Amino acid sequence: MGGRRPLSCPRRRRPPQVLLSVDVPVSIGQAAHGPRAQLHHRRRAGALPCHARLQRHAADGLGRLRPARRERRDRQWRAACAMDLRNIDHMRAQLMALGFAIDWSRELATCKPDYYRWEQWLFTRLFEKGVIYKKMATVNWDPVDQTVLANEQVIDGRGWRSGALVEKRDIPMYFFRITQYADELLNGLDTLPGWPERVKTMQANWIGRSTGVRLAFPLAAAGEQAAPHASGPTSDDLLWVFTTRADTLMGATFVAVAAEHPLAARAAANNPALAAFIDECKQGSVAEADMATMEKKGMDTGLNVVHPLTGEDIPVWVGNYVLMSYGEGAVMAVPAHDERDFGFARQYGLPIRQVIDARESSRALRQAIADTRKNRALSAEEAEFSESFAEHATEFTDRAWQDWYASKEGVCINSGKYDGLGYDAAVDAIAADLAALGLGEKKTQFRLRDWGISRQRYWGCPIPIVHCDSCGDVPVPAAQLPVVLPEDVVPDGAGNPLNRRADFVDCACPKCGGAARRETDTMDTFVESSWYYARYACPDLAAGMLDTRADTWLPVDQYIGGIEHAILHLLYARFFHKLMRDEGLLASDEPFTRLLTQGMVVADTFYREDASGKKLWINPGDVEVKEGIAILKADGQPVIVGGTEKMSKSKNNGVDPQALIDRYGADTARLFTMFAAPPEQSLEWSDAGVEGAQRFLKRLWKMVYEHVQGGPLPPAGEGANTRPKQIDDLRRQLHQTIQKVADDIERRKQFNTAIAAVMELMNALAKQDGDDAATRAVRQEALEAAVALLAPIVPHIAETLYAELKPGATLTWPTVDEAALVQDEIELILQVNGKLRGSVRVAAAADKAAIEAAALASEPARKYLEGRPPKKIVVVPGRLVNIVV
RNA sequence: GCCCGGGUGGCGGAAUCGGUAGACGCAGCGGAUUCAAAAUCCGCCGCCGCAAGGUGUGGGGGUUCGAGUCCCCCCCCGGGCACCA
Repeated sequence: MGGRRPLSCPRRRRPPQVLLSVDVPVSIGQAAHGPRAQLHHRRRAGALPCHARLQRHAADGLGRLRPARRERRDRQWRAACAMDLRNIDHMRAQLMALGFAIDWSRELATCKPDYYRWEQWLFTRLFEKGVIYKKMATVNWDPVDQTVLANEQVIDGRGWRSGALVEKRDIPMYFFRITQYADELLNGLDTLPGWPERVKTMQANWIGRSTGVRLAFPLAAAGEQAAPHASGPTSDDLLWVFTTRADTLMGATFVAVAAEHPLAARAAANNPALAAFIDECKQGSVAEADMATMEKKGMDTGLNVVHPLTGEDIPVWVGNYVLMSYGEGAVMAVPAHDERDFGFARQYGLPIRQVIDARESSRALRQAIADTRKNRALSAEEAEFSESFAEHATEFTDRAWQDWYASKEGVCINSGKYDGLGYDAAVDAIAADLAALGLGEKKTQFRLRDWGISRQRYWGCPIPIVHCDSCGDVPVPAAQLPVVLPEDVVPDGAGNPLNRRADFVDCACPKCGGAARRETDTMDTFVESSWYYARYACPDLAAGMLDTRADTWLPVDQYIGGIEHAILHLLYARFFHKLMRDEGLLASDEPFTRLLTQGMVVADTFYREDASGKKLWINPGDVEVKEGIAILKADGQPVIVGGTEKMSKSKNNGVDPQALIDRYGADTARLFTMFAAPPEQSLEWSDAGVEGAQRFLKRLWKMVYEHVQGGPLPPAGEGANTRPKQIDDLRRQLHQTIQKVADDIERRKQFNTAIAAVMELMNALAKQDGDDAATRAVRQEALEAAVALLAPIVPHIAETLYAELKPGATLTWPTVDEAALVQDEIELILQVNGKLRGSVRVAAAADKAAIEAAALASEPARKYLEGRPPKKIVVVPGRLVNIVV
């Protein structure tokens, strides 16, 4: 777009760049309205030009535009990519109108084969290296529609369209071995000071590194178990668990396994009731949130295992709260010291054995108990539980117990030879004893699981694998890439339509040349968005994924994206960066040096109900609200007001900034959105206030023109010695403003306060109406600075006004004049007993004694002290003085 | 359920390191200008109170000379929870 000059250009090997994660919004199903940009994208974009000379534009076609949701039965998938590209066109036009300095030559669309072929190429390399592998994984299966459902499509355990009870089903899928990079992904967070703490915390918790003990419970020989393994003890006769609390092993009173655990299946073979229970557990969604909130249920398998240290028989239960995908799919249950185990044991009457003495535990625990007691009565369960351990004279509460559990304090009791040992000593001793028996070892465990990328819903990058009966799974050779996704597919709502495309499926095996079948699963669209930032370095490269330009540009200085991506997208992008590094494609370790996570934009929702009670969502742009009643502009009839929600196409509450731009211009629209709220917060969208932004720009415009009309300025420096005090005050405020705006924008990335500071400066300037030489000189200085400070936010108007103020000059960022900041007298707040009672003026250089004297002598102090002697005087330099009596 | 945020006037928000709560803007009220309106300009504007003053940052407790900010308990809202992306 050109025309904009850099504000400043520090010498660097390359200009800093900002990468804006622009999701092209979906307009499918909104044909009547045309494509509608979602406002938060523009808001995100608005934060950019202050840092950026070059911006890159992402058009993530496969990501946002997968028409797999509610619209799919109404629309053909034909030309889906063409539609993506139309949406991208609309978005591009809008971003251009807003005046961002975006380098459009780098634009790319991830739905195009020339992009995704390199993703396929990398896939084949990683597959050969073993970084990608195939295994069975559990998905949501809709038995009526015969299709895999996304978690989002499972509502209360039923398929969203068919209403059928969803089943868990195991299918083969391809996985990225992200767990191999778990340590590096975790440790790498410490090398990212430019990332928000909360995002790093979330990622660290997600990766969830924990050290503990992996140990085995041998199956008990007795009982009615089928014992199909007649050939003596094998690994099948050991039940492995992982625990971070091996010190509580002596308190394990049962073991719980997941419904999918092989042992559960073995026990169910001749136990119909158990088989039925396992079937029940296999119903419902695979989502962790559902697993964690459902009612805890279990059933005794009838099998026993032997406690590895005591030799005691303990029962094995199937628990619906045990996750097959985490750890060993089995847990040792220590009800005395684990909340879930405790609840489970109480429900089924299983024994509870305390093995940690809380009397020896921390003061924090005692404090927690006391605090709980003080603030609320103990629940019946808590009270009962604490009584059941009365013999140890210790009160337990859910909370106290949880704190203590996590803090790993206290010593072992009722644990034989381990009695009296603290956490570390007990774990060491128990791990050593288990190791001697060959039944356990210390182990580091991650919560992070490998990344399954197979999808069965057609719209995505094809997985470049050919299945051959004689050669197995064969990666497609580089020369045969890309495997192009057919776009003329008509869906019928059941399964993956690619399966029925002979022209796609049938192919020759790249190895033996025999007849083979192409993989019809496509990749998770997160894959596309995991490396697009790198492709911007060389979007035109036809001969490879990346070339040496990648290291010229990467890592990205500043990445901007929504907070909803804090974990998955950002973790996958970091992972992909390391994969590309290890392929020799680039040299850096991390993709994004600084990260700004945007809050979301929310807006009001409106709807009407049709005869069948179905809600028809109406766009806020078509609704007028008068005196609390919302009416549809088209027919003047009322509509129902829904809640305020995240902008989404399903609720049709996306706000198109185009109307705002058309009416007020791009500068006003930008100023308004930047002023509304800091970027990290979510923003409730409302047009109210946009006139204020325009009013301010008009004032600025008028002030500049009135000043310029006053004719040329007197020579610089004239009147400098005779400046009245208020002119000095104005200059001080001016330079304080320059300082603040720079800090707000560069360090705090907070634009609303930067704008407010310039507004304050303009308010002060407007009050200074003299036209003497000194006043005019300061006015010139202040207007120049104000215009330059606003240039990142309102580039068009700033450019014009600067040309008026300084014809022919290049807009330059103002510098702070330290001398102007100096004050000889300052005002301190005066408090008496911590309450505001007035203020006192002292010399800026005054020492503590002088300040105390001035404070005591002041009128308000005398009034409030009433002759009482001060007990203490607190002086905070430059701030306040507090007299305590 | 678990992890991460958040809760401040009628509204959006400010208060950056524990130091004047409510900057800046919107809305509202009063005034100037105008034949009138719009626009513009000036002033007022948390709540209670005539005032002095009191009170106030989701609720309760605590630490401190001083708490929106730190600690404990509770409530509510949002994001994420691996197939929405």
